[in-house]
Amino acid sequence: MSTVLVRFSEARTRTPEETLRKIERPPTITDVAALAGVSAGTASKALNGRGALRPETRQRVHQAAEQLGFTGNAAARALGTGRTYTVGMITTDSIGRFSIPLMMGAEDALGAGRVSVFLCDARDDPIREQYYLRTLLSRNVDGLIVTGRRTQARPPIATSLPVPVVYAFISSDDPADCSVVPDEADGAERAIRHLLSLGRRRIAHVTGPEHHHSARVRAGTTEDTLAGEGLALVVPTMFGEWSEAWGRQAAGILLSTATGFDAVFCGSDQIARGVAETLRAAGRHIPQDVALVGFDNWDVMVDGCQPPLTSIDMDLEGIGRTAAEMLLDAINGSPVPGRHRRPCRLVPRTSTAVG
Amino acid sequence: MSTVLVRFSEARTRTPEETLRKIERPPTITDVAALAGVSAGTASKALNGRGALRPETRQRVHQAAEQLGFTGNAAARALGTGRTYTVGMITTDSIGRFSIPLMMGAEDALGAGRVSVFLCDARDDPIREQYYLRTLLSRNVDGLIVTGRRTQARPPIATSLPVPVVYAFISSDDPADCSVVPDEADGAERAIRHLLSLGRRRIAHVTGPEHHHSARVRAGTTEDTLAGEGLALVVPTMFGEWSEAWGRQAAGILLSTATGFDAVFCGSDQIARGVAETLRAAGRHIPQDVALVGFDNWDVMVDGCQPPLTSIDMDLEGIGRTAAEMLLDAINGSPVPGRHRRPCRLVPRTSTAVG
DNA sequence: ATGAAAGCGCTAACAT
DNA sequence: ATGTTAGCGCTTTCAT
Repeated sequence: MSTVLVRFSEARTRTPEETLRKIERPPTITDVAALAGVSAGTASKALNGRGALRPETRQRVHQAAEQLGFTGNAAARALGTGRTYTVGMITTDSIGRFSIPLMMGAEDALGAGRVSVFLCDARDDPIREQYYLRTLLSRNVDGLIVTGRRTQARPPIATSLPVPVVYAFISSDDPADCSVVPDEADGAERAIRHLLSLGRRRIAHVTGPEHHHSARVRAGTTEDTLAGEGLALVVPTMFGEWSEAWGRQAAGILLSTATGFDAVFCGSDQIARGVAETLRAAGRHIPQDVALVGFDNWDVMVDGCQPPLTSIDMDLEGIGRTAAEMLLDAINGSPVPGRHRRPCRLVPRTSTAVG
Repeated sequence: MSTVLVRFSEARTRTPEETLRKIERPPTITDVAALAGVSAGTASKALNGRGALRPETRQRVHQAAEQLGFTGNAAARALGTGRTYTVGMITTDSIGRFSIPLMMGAEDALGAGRVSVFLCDARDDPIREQYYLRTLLSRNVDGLIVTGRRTQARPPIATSLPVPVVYAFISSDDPADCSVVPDEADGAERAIRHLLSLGRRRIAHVTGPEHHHSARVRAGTTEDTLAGEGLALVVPTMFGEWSEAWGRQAAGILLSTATGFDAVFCGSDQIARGVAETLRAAGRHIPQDVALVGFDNWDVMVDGCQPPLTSIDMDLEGIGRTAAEMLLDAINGSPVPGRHRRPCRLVPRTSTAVG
């Protein structure tokens, strides 16, 4: 009889020796309850601030938990409540320059909400994407953030998911989905208005491939904004690639063209840097002869450029943070569907400094 | 009576209508078992390839699982088995250029092992680090990967953890801990031997801050390797910062020094790029007059550089992958303690092209 | 070869 | 105000 009792007790709590070797078995709420001299249910209430407990009891339980270094078993909690305090973040493209600040922003907002993030890199592979999606769902994530490199709308990652999804930077082509994207048109407009405010009127635009959504949007707005002032680009938008090499090449073309120009707005900082290099080599002074504005505000590029480059910042970290906050809202029952455009910011540097 | 029976059945399986709305409740193993006409225990064995089952039964269960899109509840599995098939990845510094390939490599190896990754960015803040550590432990991760930007050894993230830890890129200063690090000395030696093989004998070395571990290691090996050939740097190692600006400045100093030089080994690609720019502006031809080698093999820098830059690649992705594999080994009971140095690779480009 | 039952740690109804 | 109990979904003995 007494043997049976001892056995039972061992199964519910643990001996002091066992408690010391907490490496072997982390403390459970039953251990905490035993130490505080209450039941497991009461301990749970105390720890979660629920139920009606004597303050003194609550205190005692917290103390016991502290003493034991109790953190709770997430799996057990999840199993009971159905909530895991976990979200999945899928980068459809590889983790890269754009994904990082997005992820950092999201991770920041989620971490503050005591939510952990599963990281998945789908490498632009639909198979991997679906694999990760299933994995995340079987892990009962409370929600999903989908990010990627291209701003172009993409098909939804799935239809009728059991959890909310927010797209960050990229957007779903279903307008009912929640997407947080940079307002690239706003960015382009800011760049042009900035150049106009400096008195520049003979502006060129060098950007990425015409088939690229961002390049088209930025170019379109550039032309429209100028047209709104009764102006036009000195030469039609120069589409090419997102590289310094193209920037150099484009600047060469501009220089050899008879048309004069006093400013270049570039679709990326890399392009701008290439342009700067070639212009300087040709003896043009920046910003005196030619003012230069880039896009992305990528630190190594804007700082490495000579002179330091004025650029458009899409606030990727803010987009990631906003997306995460919207996801938390959706998880808590207040979804904010639709595509949310966030304004850009112009960061002035020497390449457009007056004088 | 019959009512009671129906209720019971509803609680265990579900009606066809419910099964269709799998958005509301994902299929459980009980559903699968019911559909296959077996018990939950049998279904579990079939799905996990355990126990002694008739092949036909196994087949039937798998089919049912397939049909229902059964993925299993990770929390429930974890609660029972104690294994979560998750690991935590903590970047001690912010997620940045170095962390990305490390994380990608690790994520790649872990994903292949059906293990999911919790991402944590501790932002160089010990408080955050400990917070994340506790969070991860309460989530019962099976192991931890600790990464960071600096290669210098750091104190262990904790003593006597209940799960294995592998340090990637950074290393623990406890030699018993498992760390996977780049062999920076190897990298520096490769750079110097490459320059020597081109017949260069008047070599300069421009690098980052002297207090920085990587800068010191690379400089030390540079000098030792030359000394081994009876040579010395044309001027003492030039310590500065990890920036293009310092590269430009250092090149200026080199040019104004009476001493001639026919090669520069730089501690980073950014520095090398700055050096290249100033040398070219001064009319020195690369590689004819001066051969140039960088460090990091950072795509945007080596490609943007004129001419394209020969560089040392630390294979960060490989380090991340190796670290993850070692962690999986440790989780499976075969730890490989100690600091593991991985060789670097020289990637030749135009900046050291012969002729 | 298969089923029944216990239990992982926690929370939430329900008792007291 | 606190204790008791019943599950959450799965795995794993132990019966049969």
